This record gives sequence, structure tokens and C-alpha cells, in this order.
Amino acid sequence: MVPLTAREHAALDRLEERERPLRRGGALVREKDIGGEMFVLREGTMMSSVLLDDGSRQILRFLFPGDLLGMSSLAYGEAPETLTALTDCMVAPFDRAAIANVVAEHPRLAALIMVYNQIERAALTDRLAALGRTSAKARVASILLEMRNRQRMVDPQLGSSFALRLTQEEIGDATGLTAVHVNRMLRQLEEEGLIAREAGRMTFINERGLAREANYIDRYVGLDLSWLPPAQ
Amino acid sequence: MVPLTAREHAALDRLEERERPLRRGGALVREKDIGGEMFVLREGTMMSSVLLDDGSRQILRFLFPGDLLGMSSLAYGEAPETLTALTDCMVAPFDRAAIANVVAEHPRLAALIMVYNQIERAALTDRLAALGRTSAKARVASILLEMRNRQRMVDPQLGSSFALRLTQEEIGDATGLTAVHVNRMLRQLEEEGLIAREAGRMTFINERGLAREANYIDRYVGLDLSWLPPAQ
DNA sequence: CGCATACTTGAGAGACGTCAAGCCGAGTGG
DNA sequence: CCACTCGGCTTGACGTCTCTCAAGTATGCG
Repeated sequence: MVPLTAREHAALDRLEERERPLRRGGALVREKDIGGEMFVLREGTMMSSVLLDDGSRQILRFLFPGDLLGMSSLAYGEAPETLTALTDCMVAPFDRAAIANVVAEHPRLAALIMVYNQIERAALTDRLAALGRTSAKARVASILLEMRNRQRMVDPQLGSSFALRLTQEEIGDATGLTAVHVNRMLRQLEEEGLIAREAGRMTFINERGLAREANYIDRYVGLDLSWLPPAQ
Repeated sequence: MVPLTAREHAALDRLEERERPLRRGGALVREKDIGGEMFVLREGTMMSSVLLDDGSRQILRFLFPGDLLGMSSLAYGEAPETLTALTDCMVAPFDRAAIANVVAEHPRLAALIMVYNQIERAALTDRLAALGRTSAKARVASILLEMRNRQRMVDPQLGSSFALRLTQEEIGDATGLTAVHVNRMLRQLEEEGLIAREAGRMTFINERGLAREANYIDRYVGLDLSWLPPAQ
């Protein structure tokens, strides 16, 4: 999005110099963990979630390569959310001192982290509005669009057919529904000719109609970075 | 929270040098507004909300003195949310160049803005989990606790009795409920001896029980700022 | 081949929404 | 001072969306 200087590139490379693999299903951070480590997701798909004390789970966000994980450590000693791998992943851990260094030495990178925070915030508020004010069908449709669009940022030639890689229970935990009802909503979307499914593969038959159903907004377009401070 | 240097104080004062009053009910920013102004809320209570295209509204967050408003301008050219005054307010506008200057000149203040973003993020994810996975009664209870705790940060001697200053419709728009159902939930909380109400005044009779009902977490405690870079 | 995990479908229940009516207090204008 | 309106609160009856429970069907894996 923004051409970086050699010094900025070097600073980012230092954040990512260590690598750590993570198995599908593995937890990178659990709620209330202490340690304050943060990560760059390099490969794979993850999710962040919270557990309520009746045992139910709310998935907050799906994470894709390039995302920053665990930034809540900047404010809290205990992790407020769990980070789990949906597929085999590679992450690059770094600590808060590394962020302190970036902020002190690379103001433009610090500003880009703030931009990242705002994009994530907008995505969270979109889901908040979806949970509060839209129907089950709309919420499921919006998860489908979100997963495809975010996968497409990693693989730009991804078309209208893709591997969702979520169980119906995970879709339910993201949308505030039960797995049973997610199933019914998927079938309805299928019967209405909006999507098709075969063996975990999802195909958008009528993407326009799906987006209309879902009220979906892509928060990775419409960015305006003209204000960034000069590189240093 | 953190003792600031004279230079840092001066930089913050520069952000707040202009002041602008706002009447109860007035809109400071509307969705899709262009302009990218941001604000510090100095006095009063505000809310941020989005409108869905069926006309329903979701309130995302309530805002209190000291809060930063409209930071989404850091990422977007168009405002993604509306900012409305719940009471008469005073705000201090600043522009993105001011943020660029803070980031370039005052790394520790930049880091504090990141901390602020993470606190806000945690509050949003709490509400997300509440909407997705808790009952109507729990959501209403959690709004009551949130409003009291945040008012108490402005006025530390505020006790268990306070002016809520929200209509039942506003509570509904924040919790994803109808005003009618909010009314029923308030009455239930009252009948269970958790709260009392008289003429817009709310009193917590059994705060412990209310917090248990609500699953409420105060996101302004448990902060860990030990990592901040040195002042410059 | 047996087991676990995920998906599918039906029937019935419950939480929350919709519609409608009435009430109350604060302005406001005659 | 009194009608009048208006926004907000309250309550009942009824409808519907989503959940729960339960059973059955793939699919993959040791």
C-alpha cells in the first residue's frame, strides 16, 4: 500500500526474524495467559475467540496472513482472548519491547499500526451491528463473503469458488447462532440460488444477491493514508 | 496513569487548543461524512452508532470525557460511524496532521494512543460476545454496569446511584433489543431486587448479583503499561 | 470395520419481536 | 391556569425466529 524505506523494511524483518509453526487446532494464546507476546501471522488461518462462563464461545475475528495477533498485550497483562489455528500456521513472535522500538524509531510504521487497528475496529463494529440488528441468514451470508474476500487478499486470483474451511459450529460461534440453525440458513441460501456447496467447497452463484442479503462492507477498500508522517 | 513530561503535556494541549460546543442530540459526524476530523471529548456524554439500511440502528459505544472520537479517520476517507451527543458536550477538534506530528515527535504518546485503541477494542469485543451469546437480561444488566463504571471514572465519588441518561430505546439499540423488551428486562431486574429506579435515576441494590447476571468485565482495570518507550 | 466428527432434518419449546393501547410528565400556547 | 401535544414509559396479546432435543446420515481415519 505504501512504499517503505530500507530502514523500515529492516525494522519489520526484525519483528519477523523468529518463526514458529502451529498445528491445526492448536492454541497460540489462551484467555488469561500472561506473557504479553505478540505475533505476525505469516501463513495459515486462525481465529480469536472468547469463552463465556456458561461454556459458550464467541468467535471475534478470523485472522489471515499479514495480520497482527495479540496486540491486546499492549494494554493488558492478561490476554483477553484466545488465539487458535484453523489450519496449520506459521507465526512470527515478537515482544512489547520490539513495538516500543518501532514506535520510537519508525513513526511511519507506528502510524501504519494505528491504521491497522482502525481497520480491525471497523470490521469488529460491522460484526457487532450484524449480531445486534440483522437476521440469521444475513449473518451467515456475511461470514461467507468475509472469508472469501479475506482469502482473496492472500490469493488475488481466487474467484467465486473457494474452500471455506470452517465447520458449521464455527460459523455459528462467529455469528451468535447454533450449528443447527447455521445449517438451515446455508440450505436456504442454497435453495435461493445464492450459493452452491460440495464437500466443503463453497461457490457463490449470485454474489450480488448474497451481498445484498448480508449488508456486507469490505473494510479493506476506501483507505486513505495520505496523512502518514514522513519516513525516518 | 503515566506521568507526562512538559513537552508531552504541551503536545496534548495543542491537540485540544480549539473548543467546540455541541447540543444534546446534535450530530458531530455522520456516516459517510468526508473531512477526517477527530476530536477529544472534554465534557458530556456521546455515542457512536451505525444505521442499517432497513433503518435500524446499532449503538457501538458510549463516549465519556477523555475519549478520542472519530479515530477511524486514520484509516478511512469516509466516516464509518455517526457520533451523536447524548448530553450537551464540549469537544476539541484536531486533524490528521496533528496525529502525524504526535507520532513523529512523541513516541510515548503514540504508544498511549495504541493502548487506548486496545482498551476500546476489548470493550467492543465484550459487547460482541454479549450480543452473540448472552440473554437479553444479561445484556441490559451489562449496559447498566458499563454506564455507571464509566461515569465513575469522571466522578470518582459516584456511588451505586446515578442518572443513566439513556432512553430505553437507546439501551435497546446498544444491546440489539427492542425498547419494549428492554422495559421488560428492567422490570425483571427490579423485581429480582438487583436495581431500583425512580425518575430516570438508577440505583444498584445488589451490584454483585448484577455483575454475575451480566458477565461484566471492567476493561479499565488490569492495565499493564510497563513496556512504553521512553519520553522524548 | 468401528469409531469420531461433522452434517442433516424434524418436532416442539422458548425467547424476543410486533402491534396496540393507555399512562405520565414536561413543555407550550391560548 | 388550563388544554394540548409529544416523547418516553408500561403492559398485554399474539406471532415468529431461533434454540433444544433427538435421531439419522455421510465422511474420514485408525
